[in-house]
Amino acid sequence: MKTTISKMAQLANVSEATVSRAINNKPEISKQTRQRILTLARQFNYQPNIMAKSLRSKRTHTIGLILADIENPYFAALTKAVERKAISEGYHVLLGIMVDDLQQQAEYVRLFQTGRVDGILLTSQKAEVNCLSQLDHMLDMKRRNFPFVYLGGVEYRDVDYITHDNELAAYNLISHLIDLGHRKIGFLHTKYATKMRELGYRKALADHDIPLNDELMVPIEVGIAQARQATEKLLNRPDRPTAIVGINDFVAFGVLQAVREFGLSVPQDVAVAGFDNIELVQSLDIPLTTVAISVEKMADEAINLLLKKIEGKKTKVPEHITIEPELIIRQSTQANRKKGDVEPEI
Amino acid sequence: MKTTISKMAQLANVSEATVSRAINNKPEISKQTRQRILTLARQFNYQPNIMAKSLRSKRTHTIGLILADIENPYFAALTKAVERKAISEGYHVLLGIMVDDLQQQAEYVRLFQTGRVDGILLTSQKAEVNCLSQLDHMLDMKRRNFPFVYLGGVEYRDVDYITHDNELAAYNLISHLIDLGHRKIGFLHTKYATKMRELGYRKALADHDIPLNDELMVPIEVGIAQARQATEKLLNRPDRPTAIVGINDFVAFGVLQAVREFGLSVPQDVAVAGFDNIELVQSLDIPLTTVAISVEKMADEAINLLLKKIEGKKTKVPEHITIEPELIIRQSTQANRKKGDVEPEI
DNA sequence: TTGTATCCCGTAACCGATTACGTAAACTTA
DNA sequence: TAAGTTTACGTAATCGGTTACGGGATACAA
Repeated sequence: MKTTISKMAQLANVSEATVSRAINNKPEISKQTRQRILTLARQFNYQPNIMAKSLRSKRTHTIGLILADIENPYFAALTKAVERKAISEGYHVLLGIMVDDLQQQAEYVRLFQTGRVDGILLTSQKAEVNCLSQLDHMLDMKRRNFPFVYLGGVEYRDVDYITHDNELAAYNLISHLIDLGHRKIGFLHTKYATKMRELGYRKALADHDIPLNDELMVPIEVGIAQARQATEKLLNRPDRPTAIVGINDFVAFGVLQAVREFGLSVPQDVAVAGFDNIELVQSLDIPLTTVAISVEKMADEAINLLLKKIEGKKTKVPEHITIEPELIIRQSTQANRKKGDVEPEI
Repeated sequence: MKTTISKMAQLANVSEATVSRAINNKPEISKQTRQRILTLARQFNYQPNIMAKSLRSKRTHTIGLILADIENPYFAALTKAVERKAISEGYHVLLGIMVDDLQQQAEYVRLFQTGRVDGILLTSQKAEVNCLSQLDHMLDMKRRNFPFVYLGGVEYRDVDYITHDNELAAYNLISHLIDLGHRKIGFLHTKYATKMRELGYRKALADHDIPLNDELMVPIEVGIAQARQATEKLLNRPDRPTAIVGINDFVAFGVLQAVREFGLSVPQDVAVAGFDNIELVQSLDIPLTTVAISVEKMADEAINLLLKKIEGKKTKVPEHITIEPELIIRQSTQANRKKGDVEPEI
């Protein structure tokens, strides 16, 4: 038989209210009584029933995390960071993983709103394909005043979101390559998402007076195999690029492989870089240059903002927080001079 | 104002009990009344409060998933499979991610048992380092009759678990290599975990009358860099192995890199293989031979068993379910004959 | 001495559902 | 037609907590 508050009350010879006060650190109780009750609680392993607690107090101390794709290491890392931060704030994480489409996202939003969670963290990836539908759920939550924060690459003016400066990230990365002397820079990107990274690419070229060559910007499906294929095509061009950037580290990894299969060396013949700084690319024989965005910072900001909304301190205007990107230069763009590698030709 | 059951009762001009009967498909209600209530429910977007429901019925329809390391792609895939299966059975997944030690696992077990979840799925990895402590939590849950299932590589006789036949997996993989003519097979493994794979390695050699060479079994920390280092040492031996197996695909990936850095080719000079069949290794320029264990099957079996226990149909004796491994032969051990590659010397 | 503020605690309503039990009406059966 | 059964629904208890409210005891000020 589980120890309930009424049994505790009996044991301590006080009312249930007093037990509640002792457990929850309320001030209206004497030191001695609290100590006595806490000791008994430990002794009888009393754990207040969360459901009863939530029912009355209307707080579940749980947040919902809706993910697009947990098998993407970036999201896995984000999930971990979110869970850590949540626990440290006394919250739990209820998981929702979308597999196919946005229909599911709507379903999760509905399921989570039945008193199961205090707020929702929405992560998106494929969503941009059909952003109106996604925006719908969010506006719906906004209408019923349900706390949520969007974590994503696309900025929706009307809702609170945390994002990283994708444009600046790309700008910095491309500028780095230009500084190294590259003029023909391939860019494997996705058609719908990550528009901001594309903007950064364009802006960096423009700022350095390099004419844009549309054919170096190749839209692909995200994937190592697709990246390899696209890279091969790029390398077969007469004006072969001297640098190729993937829209994320996986794509960049595919590029890296393809370049070497082609018989060229990295970074001497072709520099390679990506985005996200997933663990894998640090451990490659040629570590990848990439742009990191701290998932810890994102998780921190996201949960801070969400808790602020949950606790009712919601700002009138949607809050938009941007995490600064961090360019991480590794061997795949800049050969290690100690080993006496050749400087990239200018 | 949210629609509650009492408001619904008012609207439909019936008692709350009748509303409950309509919503939950109970038989003691006439067809017409049910229809009328369901229509109203849709109209007023009535969503029963989960907390109230759980408080009374003592079922949260949530399971807790305690993970060792979500950044490992294998566990990410497992998490996804578990979530999918849970949703399809009408359950949600509450996430717990351990970072450091088993202290946290105990903490999660405690937190989750306060009426938050109906049962727990325990996944483990580093646990084997200190299995007694982990076993402690499990025996504790067993004592208080709390439903849980262990998903892991180590078999604990006393608790229900789902595992894959690690010994057979290794046995099949090593046998495959032996069949290809390999006699000197390196094995990069971890000191504590995956004893079963080590057993499979030994057994396969013994069954083929190949003497065991201790020096080919190298204990390492799991990681790409560590794998590269260990591989280099193996390749520098006078009796260089003709095949090297990593304890998981990440390690195998490190091996693959190191072998090629060393100037040898895969699989002609050195065959390489791993375990887990993570997505990455399928997309390499030289796809890796590996042993897959279906995370979907694991998730299915685990949740089926867990739900059986939750629903009280618990078997007297601990149930042990083993998922069969599947050897996936790819180019890293067997060169594609179409391309006219050389057969490995026998 | 009396009034009042403070401290500590108990009483009971309440959160929103489920469910055991009771019962009137309709329907069977002898 | 009387008695028993079934059907459909209402009443009220209940799950295990939180919290608004009230009141007794003590301390302190007037």
